Amino acid sequence: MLRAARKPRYERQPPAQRRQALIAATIECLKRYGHEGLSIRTISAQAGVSVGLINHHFPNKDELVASAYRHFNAELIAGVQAAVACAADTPRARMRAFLEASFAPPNLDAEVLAVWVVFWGMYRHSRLIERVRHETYQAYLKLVRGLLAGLLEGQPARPRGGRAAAPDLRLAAIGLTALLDGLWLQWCLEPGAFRPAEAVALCERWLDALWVGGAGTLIARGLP
Amino acid sequence: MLRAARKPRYERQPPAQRRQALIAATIECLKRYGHEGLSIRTISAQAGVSVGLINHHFPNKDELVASAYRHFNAELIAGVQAAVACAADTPRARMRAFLEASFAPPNLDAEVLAVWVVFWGMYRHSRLIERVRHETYQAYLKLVRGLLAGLLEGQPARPRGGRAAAPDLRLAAIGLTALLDGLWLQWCLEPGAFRPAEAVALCERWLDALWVGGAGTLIARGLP
DNA sequence: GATGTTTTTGTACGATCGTTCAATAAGCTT
DNA sequence: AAGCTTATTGAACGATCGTACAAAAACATC
Repeated sequence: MLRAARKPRYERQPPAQRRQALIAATIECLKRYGHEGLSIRTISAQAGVSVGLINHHFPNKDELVASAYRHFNAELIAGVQAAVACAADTPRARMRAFLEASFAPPNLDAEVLAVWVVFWGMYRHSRLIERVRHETYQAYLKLVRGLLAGLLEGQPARPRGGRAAAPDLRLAAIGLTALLDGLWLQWCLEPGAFRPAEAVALCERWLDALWVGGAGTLIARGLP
Repeated sequence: MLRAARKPRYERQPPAQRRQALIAATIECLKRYGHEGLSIRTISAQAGVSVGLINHHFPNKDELVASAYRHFNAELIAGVQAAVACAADTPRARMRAFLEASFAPPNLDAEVLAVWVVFWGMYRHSRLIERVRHETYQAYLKLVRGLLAGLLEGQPARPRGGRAAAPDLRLAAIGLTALLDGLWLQWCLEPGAFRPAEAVALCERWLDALWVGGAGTLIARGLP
């Protein structure tokens, strides 16, 4: 028997690292194949492991997907937060950096939309996914609110136009995220319709308009 | 042999009617079960027919889904268009009717979102679905543009603020649909975050702001 | 009532799904 | 080098998927 240097058939890896690799494979499959890529066999093939391994590191498919959801969101959020941190330390510059990061890769990508769509499609039928969706949404809203709050504080009440009501932070955040998400969604579905810079400009115009009779006056006007 | 009045085991129906029933069953299944409801067996059970019948009226599943997509979109569009037609014949009133119909049932419904999400999840992997998506999107954009155009014509150039640029119709339509879709999506995912009336008000404020340094000036400002 | 057309049924097929589990082997400890 | 732990494999299971197709039956026509 030759003592040839047999190369091992596979490499054992520490659980944390393997889990991370499986999560990455899950996201990659979602990007490429959408909902159809969300199968144990497709994912394990992408990760280069056998079908049985996934259930050794995750109790079931739902938990794997939920982990992928969390990781995917965390990475995107971290990306825009890094962009914000690099910006000049004025509320305006920070907001602009946030907007520009939102309308640039890796965020602005049809493949990213494909991933989100699959996650959205699951939230009503899996309590675990719904919880993750809620958590990530709150984190996102908090980020937007923080940027908006900075803008609101920095801007003093306008001396000119009489009693210009200060914009309502809650409604302003809702409107900005809506405009942001709507533009992002629209661009991913129909990339030719407008340029990312136009989306940023639309958002900034919307922010400017906050003080010209701010969104806060909505409430005071007496809604039903 | 008794000549008892045997009731027939099933009723034959004209193809057009049966097709319609199958489409309705498809949409109902999507509302209830999301992506998992999109199976031949689930749909045929919902419609009260056998599994084989679907392939007698539709060449394959994709065609059934595409037909359901078209029907679903046509019904929603028709709903808001009817609301617009009932409004007073001023651009402002028509736009308001459109917004209010957009933020009210049957449009504003988490089940409706569930249906859309499934359709969105398929557009990248089925050319047929992608075509339907593109068609329906164009129809929607045309509707929004028509309402916006009416608003733009009616409003003369503002005499006060110097050379107030007329808003750019293309960008305005993009922004309005984005704000609309974004708010709609946000409400469906988190119904407690704000009231439909607040969404309508946010859209109207956005429209007002068009003339206070309109979106058209974006281009003139020299974007990259 | 017999005949013909075509809607409808229900079984069958091959493929794929998520999960289980006994067997295997990699790599650290002794 | 032997032993131990456990990451990893891969076959197997039952369920469900979309589609095909021959048989059945409803209904119009003669």
